[in-house]
Amino acid sequence: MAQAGARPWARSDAKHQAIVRAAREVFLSNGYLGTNMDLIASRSGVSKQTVYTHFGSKEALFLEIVGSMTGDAGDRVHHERPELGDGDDLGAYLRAFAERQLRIVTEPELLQLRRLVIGEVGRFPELAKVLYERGPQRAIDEITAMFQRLRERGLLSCDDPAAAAEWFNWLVMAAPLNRAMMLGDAAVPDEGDLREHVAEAVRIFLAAFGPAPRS
Amino acid sequence: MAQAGARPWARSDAKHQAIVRAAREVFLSNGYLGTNMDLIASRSGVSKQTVYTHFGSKEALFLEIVGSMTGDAGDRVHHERPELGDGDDLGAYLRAFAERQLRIVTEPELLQLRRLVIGEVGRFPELAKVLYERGPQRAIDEITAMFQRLRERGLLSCDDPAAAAEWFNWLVMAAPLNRAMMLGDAAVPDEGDLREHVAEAVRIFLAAFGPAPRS
DNA sequence: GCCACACTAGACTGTCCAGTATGATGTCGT
DNA sequence: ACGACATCATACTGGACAGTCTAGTGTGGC
Repeated sequence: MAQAGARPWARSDAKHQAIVRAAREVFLSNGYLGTNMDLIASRSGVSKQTVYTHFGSKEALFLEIVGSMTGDAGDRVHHERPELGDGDDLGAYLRAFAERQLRIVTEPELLQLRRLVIGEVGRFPELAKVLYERGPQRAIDEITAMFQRLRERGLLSCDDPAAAAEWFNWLVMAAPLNRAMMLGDAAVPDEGDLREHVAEAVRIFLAAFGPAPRS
Repeated sequence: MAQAGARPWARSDAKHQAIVRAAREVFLSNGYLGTNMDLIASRSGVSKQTVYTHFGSKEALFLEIVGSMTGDAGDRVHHERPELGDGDDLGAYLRAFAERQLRIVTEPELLQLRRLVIGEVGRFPELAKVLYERGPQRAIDEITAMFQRLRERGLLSCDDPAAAAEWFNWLVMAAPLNRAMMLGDAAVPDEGDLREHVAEAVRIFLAAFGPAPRS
């Protein structure tokens, strides 16, 4: 988006990062309209003019920040995953996967990003689409690939792995995520609750899609 | 919250309603900070002063609007529900219930209310708590009561009807709701997709909690 | 030594907006 | 007819804030 050709900013990279960090904090806690560029400047220990030299406008800075955060978050979830070994337990494998995803998605910073983007759907619809694609959709795609392999090995009985992946994803995520969206970060389950929740989600999923013939 | 004692506003009730209607529209489409009191005044065909006579401040008006909308929405979902007859099909009964809930929750106005409140969690945390209680929590409580009766009749096998109710609720709601939150109202399933979605949600639920003994 | 450039502090412009003030008009009950 | 009150149009106050401007400082390369 920004003028990518001319950036002989070798020296200024530290300032650039400082602005990004400060903008992240301020936008996340105050929202787009509630954010004040003077505050970002002072929080990053930089003059206001420098902020405007690096990012042309409040809107450009906002888009940059949110865009990069959604990318980073997606990358952190996406990750080398072991294949299910021949003797391994399917339930345990799914639980480990789901616990990892859920732990990342319920990090306070990501929850707040989600709230921010949802609140700005009216003003920045593209942003929310990108967050959906790099968040839930990407997770579902990955689960789909995993389910395809499991199905070939006869460990899952589903006609449509993509649909099964979506059910799995929301079985795991929906309750904690929706509670946290509205009740605040304090409503995020602790490690024990998280494991219980995931275990039950996997049980339900396997009751409907497990290797036994479907009813 | 408002000074409830003195309101000899018989004459002014129409204006009061006009303000409420206009404020609803404007807050829903522009957000709290993006909303301008002059616009509300002109949209309701009322002078700005009158707005301030009826509602003391922007914040008070906002709280009133959002509070009343969450109440109304809850009431519309809560509703006389037939008991399951002795010869009736459990799946069909659950599907009818779920379709009704999902149709209401995915109305554009309610989706937008949800986005608004989520975006303002930082500024108005109480509002979001109230919306959660009168929305998802109230639905879950109702489903819990229903499941208790079903369990007594041997039609459901679950140790904890409240937990089962939460799973049921999110099986039905999660995918459409989360897609709609970020992808916009156009992503809401049409009537055909909605029925398919609900049918599959109920199938999954009954595979895990149906009358057959649990695995 | 000098140019180019990243940066700084702070003043300034223009605009938007919540909330108030003013002074007049209509309408009800008595 | 009169007083109480809801309402009106409009102007105003005070503060916030995006974005620009100015004038100057430090620092690297040549």
